[in-house]
Amino acid sequence: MKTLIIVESPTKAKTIENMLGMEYVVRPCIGHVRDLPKSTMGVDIEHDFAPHYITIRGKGEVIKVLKDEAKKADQILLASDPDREGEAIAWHLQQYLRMDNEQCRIRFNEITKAAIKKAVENPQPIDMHKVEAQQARRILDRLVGYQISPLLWKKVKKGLSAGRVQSVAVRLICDREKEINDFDPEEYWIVYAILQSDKGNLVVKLVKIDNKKADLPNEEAVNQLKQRLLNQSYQVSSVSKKDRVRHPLPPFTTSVMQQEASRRLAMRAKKTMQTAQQLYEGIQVDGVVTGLISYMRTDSTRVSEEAQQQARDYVRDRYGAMFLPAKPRVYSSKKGAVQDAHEAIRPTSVQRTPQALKPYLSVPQYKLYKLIWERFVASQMADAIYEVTTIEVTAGGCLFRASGSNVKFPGYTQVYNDGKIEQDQEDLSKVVPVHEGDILPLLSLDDSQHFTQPPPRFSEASLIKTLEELGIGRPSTYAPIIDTILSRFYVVREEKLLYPTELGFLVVDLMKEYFPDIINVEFTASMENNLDKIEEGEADWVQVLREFYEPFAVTLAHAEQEMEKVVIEPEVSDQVCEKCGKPMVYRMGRYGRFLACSGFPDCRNTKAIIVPTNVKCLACGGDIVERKSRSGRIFYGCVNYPACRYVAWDLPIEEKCPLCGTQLTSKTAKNGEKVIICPNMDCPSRASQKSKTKKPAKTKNK
DNA sequence: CAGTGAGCGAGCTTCCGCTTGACTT
Repeated sequence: MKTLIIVESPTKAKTIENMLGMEYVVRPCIGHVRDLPKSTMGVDIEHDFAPHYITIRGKGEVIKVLKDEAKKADQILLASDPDREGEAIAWHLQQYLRMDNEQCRIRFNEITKAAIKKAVENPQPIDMHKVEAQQARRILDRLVGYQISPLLWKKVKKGLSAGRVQSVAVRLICDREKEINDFDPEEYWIVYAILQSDKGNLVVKLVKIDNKKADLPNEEAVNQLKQRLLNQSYQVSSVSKKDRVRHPLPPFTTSVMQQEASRRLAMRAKKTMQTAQQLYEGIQVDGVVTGLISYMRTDSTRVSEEAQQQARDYVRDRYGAMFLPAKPRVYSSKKGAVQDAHEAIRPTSVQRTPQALKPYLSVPQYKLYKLIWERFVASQMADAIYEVTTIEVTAGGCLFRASGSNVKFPGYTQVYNDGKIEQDQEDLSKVVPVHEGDILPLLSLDDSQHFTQPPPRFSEASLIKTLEELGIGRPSTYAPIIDTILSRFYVVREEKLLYPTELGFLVVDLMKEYFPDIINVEFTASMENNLDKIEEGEADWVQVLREFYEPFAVTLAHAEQEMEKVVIEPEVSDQVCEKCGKPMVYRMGRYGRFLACSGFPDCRNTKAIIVPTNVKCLACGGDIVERKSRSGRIFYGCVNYPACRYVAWDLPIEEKCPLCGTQLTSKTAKNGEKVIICPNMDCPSRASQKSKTKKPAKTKNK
């Protein structure tokens, strides 16, 4: 008797195969195996939205393996993830492999021997309601994306796209930009009183004037107030101490991991996911490949009891019982959108400390692993307790206040510092020991002018956070969404922030006018509502699609009719075509902006955009210019290329390397310091750098 | 991971979500 079990991920397949006996073969399907075709709509709208599925191009080898193993097996069990997409994957496999066993579906939420054995012994039928919900979602996205996009090609510009998720993402960025532009900064002033005490100066902030919230809109108001406050007596009206408890944060979901990796490690979402994938697939540790973290695409903070116990044991052994809460912490997911197929992101063994693994990991792997490990261990630790001291001082009908907190018990912060600790310590220094009733001499009144700030622009991380809160997108798509809106040039990234382009504004405005429902942030939530009903068997998937599509078809026809063709006038550059003398204009190509002759198609002259730098090439005296490599990375070269072949990754400075004579470059290190580097890879200064950083890491390996 | 670098481009595009490699675009 031989049983074939199909799971989604190859890593998972290996793990499970090792847990089961010889009579089981476990193979991966690597995600979906069938989908709507790429080149056509693939939905028969006239006939109840019947989908036309084909096997996904490029999946041939995977599918062949599954087919062969299926032939050899006496029983096939489908163990794709226990969520909506997973159910659909199971159904497609069942269809494709022409399986005849009704009870073919097994589900488990954690990869432990017990959970898998139990599931294997209890196969169930495929949940067709779930499959239908997925199908409705898939078809809706196809109808929207594949009908609005071509409209944009016709009316605006070829190659554009629109969709339920990406269009809302761009909208958020455009709306925020508008908010920033329309923002009216309001002036306000802050007043501090510096008081003398025998234990040092006490700085208190003005909070109330005549029992009302202090509101000082201009300098005049401040000066008036200062007149009133100068010759008053400053009396400490209260000193209170209160304990404040801070709970640890739950272990990582995908989106929170991306946010934290961005904030603390300056890692982009894509890089974070690549690195997490490496940790998940496994690293060679003493000749054995070991998966170091649980699955990295999850929306759940759930943790298996086994892992929870491990963490508790570790905390007790390593930090003592004081640091262990009486009961294990359970993190429940409040939001309805959570599909909970996977656990939270956590180390596969807390015994593998970041320090112990350091010799086996690359720098980003180590940093990310450390973040995941610490977040998880801390999530099972005791609360931190702070003592908050608040001092209130009254003078001339005004109330001043200073407060600071002191760590009484570090609890989980011993392991995971959530970034608020330093702030607390700083605040504490302001609080000097004084007593209620003390009258303190006034040293000075300080004031400072401030303006209210507009909301910040979105970063990758904050956009992902917002999308997740709105229930838009899934763990597997957060990072790719950013790529999509960047590659359409709807937005650009500068430093860490996302700025809308004119094209982004244009498309969002058109969408708002002609497809207000689709580009509404609530659209996905209402769709999810309907999908839930389909899953519960309370709604029919065809009916749900019909109710969506009938009005949508009208909207679409109206847009086809009414939308004006947008003529995008290309931006004229200050350069002149050397072939025909006409001005050059900026155009957008497959790989970004470039300069083209405005005489196109009569003159087909094009050239790359060259950004000047103000630095001279020391080899030939030409200007150093900024260019982009094929992969999009910025580098610096001499304008006289190819005659002069000087190139560097970092901005050159006008100084030569004392060792090899190559023009040096300057780079800002992570700590903000400027570092001078010789771009010549063969320069001895490079070799000494390498031996300093590389070799010790390797010798640690023994 | 570490090495990586100057084209092309202006007609056949596009959705979302599941999963890894491929070096095709």
